[in-house]
Amino acid sequence: MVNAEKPRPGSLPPTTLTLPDDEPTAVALIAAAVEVMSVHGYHGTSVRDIAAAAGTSPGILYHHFGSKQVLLATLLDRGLDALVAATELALDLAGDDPADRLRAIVAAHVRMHLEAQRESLLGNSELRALEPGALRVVVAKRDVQQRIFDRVVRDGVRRGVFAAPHAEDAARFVTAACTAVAAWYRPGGPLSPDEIIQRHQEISLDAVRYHR
Amino acid sequence: MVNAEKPRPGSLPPTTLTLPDDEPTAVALIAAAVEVMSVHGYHGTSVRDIAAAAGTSPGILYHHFGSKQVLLATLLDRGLDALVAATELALDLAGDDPADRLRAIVAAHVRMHLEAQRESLLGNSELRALEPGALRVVVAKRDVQQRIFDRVVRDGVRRGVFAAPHAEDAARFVTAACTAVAAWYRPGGPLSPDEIIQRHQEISLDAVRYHR
DNA sequence: CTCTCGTTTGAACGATCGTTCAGATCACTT
DNA sequence: AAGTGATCTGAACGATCGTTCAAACGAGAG
Repeated sequence: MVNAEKPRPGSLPPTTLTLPDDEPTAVALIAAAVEVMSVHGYHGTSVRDIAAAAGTSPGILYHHFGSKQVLLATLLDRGLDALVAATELALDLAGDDPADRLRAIVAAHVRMHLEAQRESLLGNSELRALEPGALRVVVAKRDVQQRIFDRVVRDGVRRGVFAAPHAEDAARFVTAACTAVAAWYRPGGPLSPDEIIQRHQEISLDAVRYHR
Repeated sequence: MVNAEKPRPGSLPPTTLTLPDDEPTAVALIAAAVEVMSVHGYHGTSVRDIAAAAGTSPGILYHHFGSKQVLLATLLDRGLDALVAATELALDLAGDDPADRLRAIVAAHVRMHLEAQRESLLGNSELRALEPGALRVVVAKRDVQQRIFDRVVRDGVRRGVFAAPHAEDAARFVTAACTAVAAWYRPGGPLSPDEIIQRHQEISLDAVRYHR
């Protein structure tokens, strides 16, 4: 059973929905939920659909998660954790050059949206199905991701490497376009994931007025 | 009652779902459906919710439309017709200069997504709720809109005004970012619609490497 | 083997879903 | 006034929804 409220020292608000990896059925349920919910949406997918896709019975969902709602919240929360972690790791590995730093986070962001395409689609269309408490947590993490882009673009502008007159707007423009790859990418299309990443890096640098 | 299949001379496939404007109840149902479906999604909204928001009874939906499904299809189809029409009109009014032409279609696209925000959100998240036939029609019209952007960017590149190395990718990058305004815009925010449009015009020109 | 406890099943519950339809109501012609 | 066809209502239908729960299962401890 997943902790909806992870106990923490002090009185900090909950920041994650934990899920031990040694619960194979819970993992299978999450994978199945991603599969079917990304096609039909949260309300368009029944608990029986999820259980059938996972090869189990409907009732078991209420043993591992408290409800269908908590399953969705857990799913989205973990997905955003992974996205933010990958982006921060890419930033750590990048050097000082603002162009390299923007290339790094664009690559991480786009790659995640290509590799976890269904999860990304869910995250972009089913936030509205979250109850207020879970929504707050997920939106806060999405804002963290947006602020990473804001900071990288603003730093580049401050150091005179980017010439975008409105750093925040350019950053949002870029993240929106990079997020959208999850909506149009089809495996087997004319561009490989690496080519898609490379082109998004170039266009993103153009969007912030990088002088090469 | 809306024609799901509009009869046409010859054997052309249906291209629109007609709706006479002198049916106030049908119009009210569509407006109500946009209102509630954009918040809770297609499957998260019941026919009773729509009827209540329109101030009528549930059964009347089946008199004006054949089903909840046809109501959604009509709604999305008309919305995309309006988007494409506005974009083509803007292009007709623009002059020859590729930069002016890109500014024109960006303005039309962004303005529509700001003014018809809820309709746009529905169109971007509930295509999956459409049955195959209606989906084909709507996706075809969305492709028309995308091709307008492709053509304007490619023309600019061909005439040496834009220097984007990959016109199609830049065009998709731009449309994705401009479509996303419907997802983050909040009336009363720091930027007015006109300011948002202006900044998207500038960043879009940067993204296609316009040399000013 | 027996006991235990976490895991899993599938039937069952009340609520709500999309849809239907017989009848009421309305605007307008004859 | 009487009739007519379009519009509208609200109860009702069977299906399916999220959720619960008693019972069965399975692996490890004594």
